[in-house]
This record gives sequence, structure tokens and C-alpha cells, in this order.
Amino acid sequence: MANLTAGENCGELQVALDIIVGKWKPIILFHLMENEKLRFSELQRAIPEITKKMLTSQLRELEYNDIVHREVYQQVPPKVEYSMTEYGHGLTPLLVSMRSWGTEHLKHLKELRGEDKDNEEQEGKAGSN
Amino acid sequence: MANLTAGENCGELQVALDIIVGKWKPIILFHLMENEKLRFSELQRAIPEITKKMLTSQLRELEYNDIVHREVYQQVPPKVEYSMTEYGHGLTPLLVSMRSWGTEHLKHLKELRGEDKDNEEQEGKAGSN
DNA sequence: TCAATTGGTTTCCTAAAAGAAACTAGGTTT
DNA sequence: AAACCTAGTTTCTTTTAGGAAACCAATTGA
Repeated sequence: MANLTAGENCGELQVALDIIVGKWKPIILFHLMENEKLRFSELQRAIPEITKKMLTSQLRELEYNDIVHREVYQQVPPKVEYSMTEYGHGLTPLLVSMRSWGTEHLKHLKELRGEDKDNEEQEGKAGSN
Repeated sequence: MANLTAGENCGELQVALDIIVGKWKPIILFHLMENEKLRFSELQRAIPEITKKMLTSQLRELEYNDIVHREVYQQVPPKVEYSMTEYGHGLTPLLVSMRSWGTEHLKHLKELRGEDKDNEEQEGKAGSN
């Protein structure tokens, strides 16, 4: 009945957060969203700062949550392709919304801190500690 | 122009994430969303597991981002009331969307792991390495 | 025989987040 | 005078996240 119920239901927000939180998950997801299929090494090259360990672990978590699919080709040297699952694509709108909110928020903060010089004189003391 | 561009724009998703990530921010936000005003001690009572230190720091971050407003009453013993800012309310739809996605996701995982016994027989080998 | 290849795993280490608990301010009540 | 109230701050410790680098497996090519 209740639309917002802090205690109980906010664990379910955490569920959503856990999917996308992690230093590398958003960028991995965006790459997979715009690329259909990517090999492990292609992801590594696309995100040069990431370590193998992190790339593996983040992909495994996403796979565990049925967001990405891992396709292993039985050949040597190994070939593994990652792609969004059908279900995983359902996450796209949320990610896009979050990103737009983030974009707007950056503007908002800029206005707050830059433009609004009047306010700064009155409340400026509080900021510099 | 591009709608999804992994590298650059995903920092802006991180901006959004940083607002709501933190073990306690979602629950704090939901409490403030449904309560208009809450004193520090009321929040403490509403979220008994949280420590003063965490409650303070999370509220400060939210205040810094213009999501919550902090009103100090000059009296002893102190009284401080927290509330969502006008701007902060703009975050509500996103939080609600995220929570619904989380709810659906829990169902999805349950179906995946519980219901789908057929698939388990075919792909069971892959899991135990 | 030996290096190269890909997609990892493992171990060790550092940094950051979070928690527990004691301390503080300063006016009010006992 | 001593204890109590609220809304914190501070210090110390534990937990978690993340990174660097070495190792591995199986086959191909030089």
C-alpha cells in the first residue's frame, strides 16, 4: 500500500545499487551496451586502467546477476565473449536516467557554487573549514 | 550527439551514484522523503544501527550536494532539523525507479535460481570448476 | 625447445570506508 | 555541585575495496 517505506523496502534499492556500484561496473556496462559483444581483451583495451583481476570480478558479478552473458569458445588461445543478456538490457533506461540526473546535478552544483555570488557573501564563512 | 558514450559520460553516472551510495544514504533519504522534517535524534532512532559519526557524515554530504537542508535552532540542548531541499525532491523519481528495479530484480533472480530446474541439469557442469 | 598467445587466478599490499567508544559544549534540572 | 540533555567531534580499530605483479594452462609458431 505505502508508496515510500524507508526501512523494509530500501534494501531493494540496495539490490539495484549493488549491480552498478563498483568502480568499474558502470563503464563496463556502457561499453557492453554500445557494443553487442566484446572479448575480455577488448574490454581491457577499452578500459586501460582496469586490472585483469577487477575486470574478471566485475564481469563475474554481472554474470551472476544475469546482466551479462559469458560465452566461452573452446579453443587455444582462449576466446571469451561478453555481451548484455536480454534481461540485462532492461537496466539501460535506469542507467541512462541516472546519467542524465548526474549531468543535471553537475550543472546545478556549478550554479550553486559559481553563479550565486550574493549568497556566498552571507554564507561564505561556513565553507572554508 | 551520441546517446551512449562509455568513456566520457559515465563519470556523470558516477556523480549520481556518489549521491546515493554509502551504506546509509538511501535509507536516510527515504526517511526524509516521507517525513518532511526530522531531528538528528529522530533519524538516529529511526535507523538504530547507524552511528552518530556515520549519520553526521552522510547528512553532511547530502547537504553539500543540496539534497538536504540543515536547520540549526540556537538553543540548548541543541536542536537540528533535517529536511529535503526543493531541489532534493527531484531525486525522488530516480530513487523510486531504482527501488522498483531492485524489487523486480529480486523476483527475477528467484525465478532464475529456483524455478528453472531444467536448465540446471544442462549447465550444471560449468559452475563447479 | 622455447617464446607467444589469451583469459584468467593467486598472493600480497595499500587505501578507503565504516564502526565503537570516549569526549565536548553549555545551558537545565536535581 | 553534579548529572543530564542534544548534536555532534575525535581517536582508534576493524573491515572492505582495490591494485600490482607473478603465476598458470594448452596449443601454435619460430
